[in-house]
Amino acid sequence: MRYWLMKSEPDTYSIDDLAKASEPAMWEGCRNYTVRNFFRDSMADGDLAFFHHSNATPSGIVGTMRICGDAFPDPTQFDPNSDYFDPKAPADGSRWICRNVQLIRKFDRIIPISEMRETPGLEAMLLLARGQRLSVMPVTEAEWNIINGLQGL
DNA sequence: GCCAACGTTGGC
DNA sequence: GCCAACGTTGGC
Repeated sequence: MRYWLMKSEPDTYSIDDLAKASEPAMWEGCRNYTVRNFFRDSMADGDLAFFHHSNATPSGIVGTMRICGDAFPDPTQFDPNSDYFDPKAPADGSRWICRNVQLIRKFDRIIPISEMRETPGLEAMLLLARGQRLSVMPVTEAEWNIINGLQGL
């Protein structure tokens, strides 16, 4: 069992959008090779993930999700009408991968980045590292537990 | 809206 | 396969 953090800009896709979506929902549009490799090689059915709102006021963690099923080719890479269309994507779909997710719950409140920075035990969080831009990244079990604890405060 | 930091692209 | 230029991310 692994833990993850997955970013989305709420103007594009928020946790409320996920709550309204039919499940499982596709986490589509990742166009970064490190994230592709995480999706393909490291994530597993049943892994847990934080939903993080980026480019928000404030930015922070807003809930939890479960990864459902296996990795599969991201269909938006083949859709000329999609923002995520990739004209150079090989037909076998191996270039861009996505995952299905299911909302576990929306937190009662957002956990802002500023609060995570001040929380003992979260000093090494990848999310808080300078220049860190991955939209999907691993979280340790300890970090997972600390943040779930903050949520109830 | 700024801009630092990083990822990607493509010429060579 | 180097690396400069460019594009993007995302906190602030």
